[in-house]
Amino acid sequence: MTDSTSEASGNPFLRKLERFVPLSDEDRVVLLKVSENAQAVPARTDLVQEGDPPAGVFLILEGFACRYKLRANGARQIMAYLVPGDAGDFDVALLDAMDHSISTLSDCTVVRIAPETIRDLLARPAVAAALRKSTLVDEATLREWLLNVGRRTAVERLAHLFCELHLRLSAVGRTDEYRFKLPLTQPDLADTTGMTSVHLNRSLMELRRQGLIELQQRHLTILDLPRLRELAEFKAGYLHLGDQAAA
Amino acid sequence: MTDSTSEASGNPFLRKLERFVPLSDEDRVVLLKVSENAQAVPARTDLVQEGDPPAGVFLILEGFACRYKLRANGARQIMAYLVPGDAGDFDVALLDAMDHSISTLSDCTVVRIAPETIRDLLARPAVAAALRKSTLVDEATLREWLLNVGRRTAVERLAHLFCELHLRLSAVGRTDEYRFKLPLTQPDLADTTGMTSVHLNRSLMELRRQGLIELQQRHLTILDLPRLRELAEFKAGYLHLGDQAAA
DNA sequence: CGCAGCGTTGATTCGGTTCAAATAAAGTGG
DNA sequence: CCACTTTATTTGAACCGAATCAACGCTGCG
Repeated sequence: MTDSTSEASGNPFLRKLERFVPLSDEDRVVLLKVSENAQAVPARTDLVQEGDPPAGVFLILEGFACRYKLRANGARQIMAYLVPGDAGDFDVALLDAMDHSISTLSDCTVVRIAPETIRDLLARPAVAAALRKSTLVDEATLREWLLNVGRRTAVERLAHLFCELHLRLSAVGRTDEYRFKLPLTQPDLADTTGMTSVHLNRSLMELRRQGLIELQQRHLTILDLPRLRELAEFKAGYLHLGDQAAA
Repeated sequence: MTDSTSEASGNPFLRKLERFVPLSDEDRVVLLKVSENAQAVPARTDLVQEGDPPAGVFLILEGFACRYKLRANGARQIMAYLVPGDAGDFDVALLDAMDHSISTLSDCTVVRIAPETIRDLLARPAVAAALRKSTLVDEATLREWLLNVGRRTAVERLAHLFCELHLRLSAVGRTDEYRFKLPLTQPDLADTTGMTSVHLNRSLMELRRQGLIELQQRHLTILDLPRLRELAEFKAGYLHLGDQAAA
């Protein structure tokens, strides 16, 4: 068995929850155990489909997944990213049917958490509190995305999204300073920010032209974080990561 | 004391929660009691401001309130409506600071629910389940709004919003068939749907021209619900009101 | 009464979409 | 491993939905 401390610090789920609420050693053990039955899922695979009855919940350990909806005309709106440490809502069993789909965007490592396991986790007060806080942050993020799409220009939206991802991925140890893996296509980014992929491409070009970012080989490098944040009018409060997040 | 049955059926909070989860008589009594210290609040008054530490939660008994954020340039995005029966999130005390503001849009009757009362309510399993389900529906609604702003045209957005409000207000007995009070200004609607008030006005005109709605004296009448829903591509599932909602 | 905000309309501008095409990259099957 | 197919990236040109700027009447209210 590997050293449990290093195992713990590499586990994005534990890392995320621990940031929200202090956990006991026992809580940690239980949470680590959840990640044991991980499975690989290729990119562009639905984990959950709109209309399905909820059955457990998916936790992402590696890669990017998303919540999305499709219109009859084929238009897609991505409504959330699930990055390592993120999971579906643990109370989802209260509903009769899923109102949206969840799909991988890149190759992913995921765990399906069974309803019994969910009950066990929610029986632990600290874990339950951390999961509820996590739900509140998901909702706050959704609100920020609505502001993004409703009241920011295309370039600002993209800049804001990159600032958010940089922080979220940092929080789970998935960044190398200002650089991180961004395994998304331009159509994916376009469906996230509510534009066409053509216009997304031009907005991306504009950020590059301004010397704010670099994006190649599915890796994003933020070249000037302060200016990128200023452009996006990015305020990190909604992620509720604490003060260290501002840095 | 008035007949408690008629009192109960007129209470939008009880009515909403009861639709989600069956409640015991005792649950009902406790929930009704919450609405006792109602207060009148004039239109355009902040109930909660971004940055505030959370202190209890507001429940709307009458009128329209909203969650919103402002940009530095003054642009406002409304991210949710709170209609009778709606309240802030009951777990909000887990956060250190509010990440958005809540304001009345019309004159309202509201109750501030104190943290102790929240604890009492959450101690009742059925009530707690209903409140959590309500949170899930709020989140689903937010996703639908994001789809609305990201992937629908101006006229479709407006149509969709009206379809949603019609159902939500019906669910708490605030409609008269196809007619209901809509005490919002055009700038309010514009800040909801991510457009300017000028363009909102023209979109409204278009819906009127097509004979789909009538809006005057702060009352909306839906003249042709099937066609309005078709135009908006409205599917009620995300509100999780059950099958009767389709009707 | 006078002012501020709302509702409406017109003219103009602009951000973003659409259509199109060419290249590059990433699967897929033999 | 290559040929084939599909999908992503990039660029150009034309077009359109929505924003902007402006003006005017109206309503509500201090």
